[in-house]
Amino acid sequence: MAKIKPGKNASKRDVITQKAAALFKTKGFSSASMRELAEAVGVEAPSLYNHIGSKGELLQGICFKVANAFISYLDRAENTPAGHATRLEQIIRFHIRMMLDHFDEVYVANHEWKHLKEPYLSNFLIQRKGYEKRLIALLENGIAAKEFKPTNPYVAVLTILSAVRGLEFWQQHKKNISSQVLEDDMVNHLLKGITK
Amino acid sequence: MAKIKPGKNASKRDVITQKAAALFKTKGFSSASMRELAEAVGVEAPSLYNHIGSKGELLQGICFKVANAFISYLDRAENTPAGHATRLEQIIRFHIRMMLDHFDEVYVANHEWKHLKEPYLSNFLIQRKGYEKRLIALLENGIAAKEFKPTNPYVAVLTILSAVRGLEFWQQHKKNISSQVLEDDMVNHLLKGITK
DNA sequence: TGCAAAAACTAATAAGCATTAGTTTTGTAA
DNA sequence: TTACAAAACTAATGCTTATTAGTTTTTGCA
Repeated sequence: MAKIKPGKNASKRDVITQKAAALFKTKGFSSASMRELAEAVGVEAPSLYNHIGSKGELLQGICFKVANAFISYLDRAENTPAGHATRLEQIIRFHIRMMLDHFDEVYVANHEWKHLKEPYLSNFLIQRKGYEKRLIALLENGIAAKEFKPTNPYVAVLTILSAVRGLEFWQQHKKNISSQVLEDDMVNHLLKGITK
Repeated sequence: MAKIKPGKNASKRDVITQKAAALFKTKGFSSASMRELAEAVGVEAPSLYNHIGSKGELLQGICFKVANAFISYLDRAENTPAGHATRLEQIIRFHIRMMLDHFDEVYVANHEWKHLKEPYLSNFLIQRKGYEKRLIALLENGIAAKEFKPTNPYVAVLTILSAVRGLEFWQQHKKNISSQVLEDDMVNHLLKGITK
């Protein structure tokens, strides 16, 4: 008589979640099957249900863990005594490091959130929107303080977030360039441009 | 006795492809069913096969049409007499307009290519890689000509392509900002930065 | 008006999917 | 060693999928 799920063995559940992130990343949530996930974990598919509730629950766990990480950092950054430009730079650097250090999960949160079921889908989008708005406010304040050029803050935030997100294509070149050069060059590009 | 597929009625086939692009964009290739596509077209699912070969063929059509558009423009841009900075600016503007004017198809090509079947998958990736390499060469030449700062060309190309790609999130704000402001501000940001 | 082809339809096939039920094995603590 | 629970297993359920076969309707031209 199994089928009780204690809070004890967070370990195995975490292994499954990590493997799920890798699988969802390479095959996409819908194309990834529980059979494949089970094989990656080294178990038969039904055995997974001794540790998790459902396939969708795995996606929820991944998406909201990532969302919380970004929001938490922004909370801290907003209460830091620093100029707007400095704060923006710190945030950009955090995004870059998240992309490099937690690639699978961030990728899945960025790409597969649309397969979240309600009410998680709405919740996720609200959180995203809120995050975006706070960044736009930072840009607006920076423009008002004449630390940034008088550009459209929506466009600037979009440009920055998108550029950083694009690090998902970085995998291949990891060998050739150190992540420090990458981080510094991208920050400089986004803040100061590339033309002389 | 139907089931012959002439080259005549390109029209209906194109309608199906366009609806498929919209559907693949919102639901993802794997989650989008032929039943749903048929409903969008106003027909029963099996009837689609009088006009197309398979679901995968639709994806191929979309992905390679987009790839060809970008490659064709780059061919032309490379043979234009202009400085490297000017050429880069033109290319960025073309990317932005493609995102805005052919949103569904570009989105699908950007997100769902991984569901292409071999040999199309390899082919697509080779084309992408080749395109990227030519852009990197443009950056390298611009840096050598001292038109660009001495930055890592890989990082610069990644930043630019990713930023432009991020216009997929633009849909919502379309009303508030003209696409001309968007295009100009983003080009300025990517070329000259935002800090004063 | 009549004929042939194009394109729609219904019905069926075969495969894959997430998940549940019920049973057996494994690991641990008394 | 015994007992109990955690976690594995096999088998089965019910649903959805893309696609094919075979048939009927629609369309356009002579």
